[in-house]
Amino acid sequence: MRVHRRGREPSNDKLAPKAVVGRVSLYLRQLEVFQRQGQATVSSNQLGAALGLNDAQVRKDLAFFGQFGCPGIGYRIDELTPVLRRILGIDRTWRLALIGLGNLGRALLQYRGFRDQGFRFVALLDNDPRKTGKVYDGLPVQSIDDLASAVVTLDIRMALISVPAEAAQAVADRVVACGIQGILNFAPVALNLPPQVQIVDVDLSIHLEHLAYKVQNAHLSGNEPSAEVG
Amino acid sequence: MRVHRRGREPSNDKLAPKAVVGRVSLYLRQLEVFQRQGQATVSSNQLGAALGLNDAQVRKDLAFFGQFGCPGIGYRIDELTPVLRRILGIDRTWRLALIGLGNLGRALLQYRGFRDQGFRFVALLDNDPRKTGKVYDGLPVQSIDDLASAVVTLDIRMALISVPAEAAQAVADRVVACGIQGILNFAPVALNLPPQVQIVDVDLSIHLEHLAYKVQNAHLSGNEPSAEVG
DNA sequence: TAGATTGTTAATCGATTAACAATC
DNA sequence: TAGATTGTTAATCGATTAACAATC
Repeated sequence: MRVHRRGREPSNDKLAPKAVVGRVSLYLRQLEVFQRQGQATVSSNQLGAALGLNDAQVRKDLAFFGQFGCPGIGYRIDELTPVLRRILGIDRTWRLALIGLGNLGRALLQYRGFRDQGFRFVALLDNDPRKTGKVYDGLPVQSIDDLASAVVTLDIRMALISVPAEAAQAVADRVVACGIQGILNFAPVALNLPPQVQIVDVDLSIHLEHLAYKVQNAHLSGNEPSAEVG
Repeated sequence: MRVHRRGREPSNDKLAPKAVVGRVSLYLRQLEVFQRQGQATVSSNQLGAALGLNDAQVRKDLAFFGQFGCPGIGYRIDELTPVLRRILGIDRTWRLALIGLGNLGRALLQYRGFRDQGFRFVALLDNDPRKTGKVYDGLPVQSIDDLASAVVTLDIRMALISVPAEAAQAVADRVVACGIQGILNFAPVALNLPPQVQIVDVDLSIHLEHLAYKVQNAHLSGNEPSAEVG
């Protein structure tokens, strides 16, 4: 008599909070760890413990997107994994442009974590004439002037920007003009973009500065550094 | 009659929230932009606008650490800049170990943003025998077995970990055993550490996944992608 | 002085956690 | 059935924003 209930999506009418989406990525990764260990199901308590999170938070995060668990059992890993991939939008291949082939850019090009999640770089762009024409990972570096045609030809929807801070806004303007929908920005500058273009900033210095802050103030965190080391 | 008041530090008895510390880094960076433009003072409104933040939030963040502004005037840039640097703990040089010299590790070694903020790599470590002995940026790559002595000799307090996920926990254990106080972790895995060791995780895949989520769900964000492009 | 802007309190908003009936 | 664990409501906690007296 009961209608098939699992997988209902109660809340697909609003964007999940940033924090929730970040944790969904963590859940997905941890789920794969449990799966490799041969587990078939996982409880919110177990998943949370592995990531240092509260069990209620795990359930609430997942409940934002639908009902995926079984009371008394937990979550079936082989069911939940593809659901989370679909939620994040990584149940398919994303074709990316990489703009800026300095040290960081080339490292991003090779970064295994991107490839494993279905992200593919299909165009490399750099305005330094010493770089254009070079081939990295089988792809030629093109001038940024070629961006517009690459976007159309190669069906590119997102771009990674790893150019110096001074160049980033100008590059972003061109990216926007090409109709690219999302930017992952590694330049340490606040980019000005129209609201329809999505942006995520990754600022490496901020993270290291935060670490310096925490180390310097470790005595305030209730975690006394051991008085005697060694 | 009034006691010198500016620079009082009302709240140096608890750790600032993560979000506040992150914004302090942004303020510092933006302050330097304004300074280069020749400005002497900046208001919370101006600073916030440049970063997409509310003016009250700017004032409240700064007030967490003390009273640094002048009513009617704003904040004097040349006074506030060193204060923020001291708050973040970057008013001095930090000596770092870099563990893992793959593509990402080598990019981090060269990353200008770290150098500019007074971070210095003084030891490079990698367990791949094809890498040990090589010299990057004037520093020889050593075996991880040499970590303990390097930490003591070179006065290293923080380490960047850019090794594959599978190796990260073992590396972290050795780092902890050496008495290092903080870890910037680029491996996509939740590390298990004693509470006195500070950690900041940087997970590049999570950021790109978040961007994919936002692009896929742009229609929910109230920022309709333009119906017609071109 | 009048205008601008701070620091801070109170109000609002959002996120996390606790608790528990429903249910496998 | 008894035990485990979900989804969800209510309670708590924390962060953001509004408002304004103090003051440069």
